[in-house]
Amino acid sequence: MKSIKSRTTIGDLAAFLGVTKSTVSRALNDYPDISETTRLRVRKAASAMSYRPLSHAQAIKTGRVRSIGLVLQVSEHDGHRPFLADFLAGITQAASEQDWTLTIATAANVDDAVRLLNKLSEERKADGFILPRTYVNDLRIKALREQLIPFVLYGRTADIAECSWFDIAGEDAMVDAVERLYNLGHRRIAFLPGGEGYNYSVLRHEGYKVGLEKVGIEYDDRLVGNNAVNQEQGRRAADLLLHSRVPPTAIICSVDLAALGAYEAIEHAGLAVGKDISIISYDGIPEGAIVTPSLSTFAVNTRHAGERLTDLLIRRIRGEAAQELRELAQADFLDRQSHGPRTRTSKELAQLLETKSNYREENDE
Amino acid sequence: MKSIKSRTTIGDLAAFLGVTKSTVSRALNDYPDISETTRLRVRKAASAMSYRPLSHAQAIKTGRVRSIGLVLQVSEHDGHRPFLADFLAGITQAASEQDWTLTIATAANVDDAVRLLNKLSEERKADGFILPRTYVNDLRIKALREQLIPFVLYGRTADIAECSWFDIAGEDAMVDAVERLYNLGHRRIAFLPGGEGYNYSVLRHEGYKVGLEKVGIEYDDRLVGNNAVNQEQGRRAADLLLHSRVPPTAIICSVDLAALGAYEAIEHAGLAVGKDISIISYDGIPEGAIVTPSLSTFAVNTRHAGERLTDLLIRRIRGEAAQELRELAQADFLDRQSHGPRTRTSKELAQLLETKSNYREENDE
DNA sequence: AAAAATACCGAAACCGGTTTCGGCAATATC
DNA sequence: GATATTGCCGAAACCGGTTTCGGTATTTTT
Repeated sequence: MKSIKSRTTIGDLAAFLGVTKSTVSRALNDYPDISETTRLRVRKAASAMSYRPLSHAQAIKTGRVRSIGLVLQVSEHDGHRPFLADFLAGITQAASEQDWTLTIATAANVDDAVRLLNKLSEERKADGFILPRTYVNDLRIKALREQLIPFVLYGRTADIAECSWFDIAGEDAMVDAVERLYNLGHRRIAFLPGGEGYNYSVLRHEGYKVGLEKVGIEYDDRLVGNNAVNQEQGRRAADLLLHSRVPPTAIICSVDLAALGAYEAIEHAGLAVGKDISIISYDGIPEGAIVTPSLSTFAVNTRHAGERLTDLLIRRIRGEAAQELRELAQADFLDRQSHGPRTRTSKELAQLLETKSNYREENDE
Repeated sequence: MKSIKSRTTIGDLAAFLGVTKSTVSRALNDYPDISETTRLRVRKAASAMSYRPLSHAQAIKTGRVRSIGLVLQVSEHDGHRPFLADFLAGITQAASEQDWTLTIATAANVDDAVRLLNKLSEERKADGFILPRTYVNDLRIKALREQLIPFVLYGRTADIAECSWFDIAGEDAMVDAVERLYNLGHRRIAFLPGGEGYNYSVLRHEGYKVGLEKVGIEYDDRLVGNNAVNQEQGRRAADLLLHSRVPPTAIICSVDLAALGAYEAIEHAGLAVGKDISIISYDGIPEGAIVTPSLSTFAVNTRHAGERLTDLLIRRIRGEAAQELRELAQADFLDRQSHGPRTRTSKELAQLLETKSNYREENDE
């Protein structure tokens, strides 16, 4: 497999045209000191001989490989997995428009991610990185900042100084969710936070609080469930809320998968999602469309996120100031069947649950 | 962003050690003509000064960038999307074990894919490619073969000469499915083919035929539905089968998403999946676990596929013969709730459907 | 018409590695 | 003891581009 076909080099092209390599290079790179006629002549010959410069040969002098890096953490909870294809499509499309490519690696955890980021940038497999799923306190950011490696965050973080980022305003979505439920008559609205340590989780929790304040409901710790990022955790967290003294008539979930878990808890309690208890969630995973009732949720346009992140990163690498490269977008509410008017008060729910629970204790295992 | 921190070059290292660059290079690359003592001395100094060679600087002489390429087609049907994360994890893990990376791009269609494959290999962004989702007649293969670019197929193809590949034996799964259904009493077993033009589709269809032959059922065109690769197509194809003169008591689907569509058709006809009509499918998408009844299907270990493909490709690039680099694995049957003993004959089903259909015509829209 | 500026391109250095070639010293062979 | 071999490493070429520097011919300025 050694003779991958002898490619035409810049030397071949120069020899054919009777000029020097430097002329060819400058002609192809639009240097101002090349006449229009020779520029065209070179261009034509280049495409005729199907010449294309080796990216790594260019990189050795320019220092740029024209590749953006992405390190995915696969072991963590999988809420965003369904979006991966869209995310990659967004990134690669935006990248290829500027003739860049995407280099990806997968890590098992944060330390591994930091290690890979360092390695990839030291070997110069990428000129900069997109950091998905930011933490409140993000070691990856620290590492890249120290090494002066360009990066852009998908999400925000506690210490945002000198960072460029793109994010969806999950906090606004949560405010909206509270208001919608309030307008449907709900007064006891619970909240299931997302993954601990993640910045989005803090923001959505904040949004929940702001929403309550806006509609004039006092924040109540007992209505905030445990962190839940997958179905099992969602089920357990919702179960606890349901069997508290004053159960909620609506639950806002930070993550769709947790909402699907809440479905289980509610159904297992003999109640109906969307009738007895309303649910509004966030993410927009495809499963939300096929479950019954379909899940009311705030959907994220992940492909668009990928596109914007890529554009921001390339501009960052080209030297624009990090402070100028920040964008915030909104999630789209999918108005489906898992939420509706309040049908019962919290007290009625509690009694109903008591009855059903006793019934179950007699007949269950 | 220009001063990405002045890295230590091989020259720095050589100067520090009082040897030449060539000695350093050979020491780090385990050349036999370097004494053990200097090899260790160089190694130690290298890690002390945290020296890491620039991959593109190496590439210029070696001709290898140590990167494998993957061009994804995102516009096509999404059956394999959920697996993408696993697939990438498998590839990148196997790649990083050998100190390689993954470069990916996304294409809108086959022609675009061919264009990207050519471009990526001409710019030498990748040393070889993994081609996912092979077609019976695959233009990508043709192009890469002509250019003598190393590649490995995920799947097989009509003209398999000089190709190395990894695949799951979907045909064996289909044989197994037929036998399982036959043993449960089913005699009219329908089949929904997958995407037209894809090689897996032909193989699974072939397997269906072989299965029928094994249990002694004659192949019947009328039991083969239209190609279906998503929910909507699955619904329509199943609907047609159900309302034929002699409806099947079981349906084998080439693709899970089509099976979910068949669920809709069956339920809409007033029948119960797993009781009135059995379904066995193929893929193992996560939705299959949450639908009711849960989907009996043959699951593919996509992560493992990624690992194997990567290993094969790297060996191919290093010069091993394509014929030696071929592997076939088996899918795992997930024995769930969507199939069971035959409860009705085809005739009974037909009558039942007739009744319900009349009833619906009166009450529906 | 002489001087200065401009347009254009060649020569050569350079980027950071790898690899070939050759030389010297130490060891092995006869 | 002379020669051949081996072990080890330096010198320099090389990979395929980019970029700096400088020079010539032409045009503009005075």
